[in-house]
Amino acid sequence: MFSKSCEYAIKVMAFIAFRQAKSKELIGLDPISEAIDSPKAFTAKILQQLTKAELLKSVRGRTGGFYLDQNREIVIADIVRAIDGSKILDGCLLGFGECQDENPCVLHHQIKKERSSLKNRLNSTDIYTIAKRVSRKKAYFKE
Amino acid sequence: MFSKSCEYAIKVMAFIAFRQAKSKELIGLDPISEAIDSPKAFTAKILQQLTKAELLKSVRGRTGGFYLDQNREIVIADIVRAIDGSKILDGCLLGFGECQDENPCVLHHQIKKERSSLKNRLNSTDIYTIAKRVSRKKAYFKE
DNA sequence: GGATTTAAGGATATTTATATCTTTTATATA
DNA sequence: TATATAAAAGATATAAATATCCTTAAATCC
Repeated sequence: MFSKSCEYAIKVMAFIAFRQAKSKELIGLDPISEAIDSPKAFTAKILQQLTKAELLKSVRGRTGGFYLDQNREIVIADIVRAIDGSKILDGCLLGFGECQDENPCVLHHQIKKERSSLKNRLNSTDIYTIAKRVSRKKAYFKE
Repeated sequence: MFSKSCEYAIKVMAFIAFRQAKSKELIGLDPISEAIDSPKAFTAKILQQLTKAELLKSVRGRTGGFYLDQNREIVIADIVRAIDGSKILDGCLLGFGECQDENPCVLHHQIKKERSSLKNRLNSTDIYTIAKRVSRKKAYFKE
């Protein structure tokens, strides 16, 4: 459903939120990719994308690393949109450019409700909530 | 969400169901790819996959073509499983091999209900129902 | 200022998905 | 039986996603 990049991105963001709840120190690439079990160089690229999309802040140089602007609420849908684009949430399942209630593809009406619930859920699930669940050992970043 | 192959496959199956409701004649590759607006050679490969998966029957040679065994109910989920595999419906969103209620990924519980509704819907939407909607001009194969 | 560390940026490699083309096999009909 | 037609099968081409590597820029510490 999501691209591999997007999977990593969600884990990255949730992990930084989790770590930041415990300590205000910046977090570097190494501990991040170790924690979420992702290839380091590739994860670096994803961190770059997230930073460009302003979902994440970064500081270069010694003692540098990544952190979240705590004032901003970030939901899973924000991350998905930044990495995979908005088509994955809003686009037609069968590839129509304009799949509306009039002129719909053969799945449009069948699956409308379910897609909308999914999208709403991703729009309402924020990374701090997830981070708390990890603290309580109710969810994990890797197997 | 679905691969391009799977998008075409869903349209192929729905179109054959639609055509077959009007006439019992076999349907060839050309009218199929024309009707669903898909690349011909690529569509041929997908027809092959669907035939191997026994979702579709084929006859070679002059007057050959494709048809559906009307006795069998086929749902969208069958097509998705045949083309994209079962991971897309049952696998972990974040790539865990075993993402269960215990040891869940950070999205597992958050999105469990919505994924399950989506899956149920795909499991209960059959291609003949879709074909009827097309007949009534309530859905289309191409834009 | 020089050495070290860390993210950013650019180039390249690998794999998978998408797509096309050619040859082979099966069937019908003249 | 020869010819035409249509799907199956195999080979190849192209594009996109995934992944790695190397160099550059920014910040800290000595």
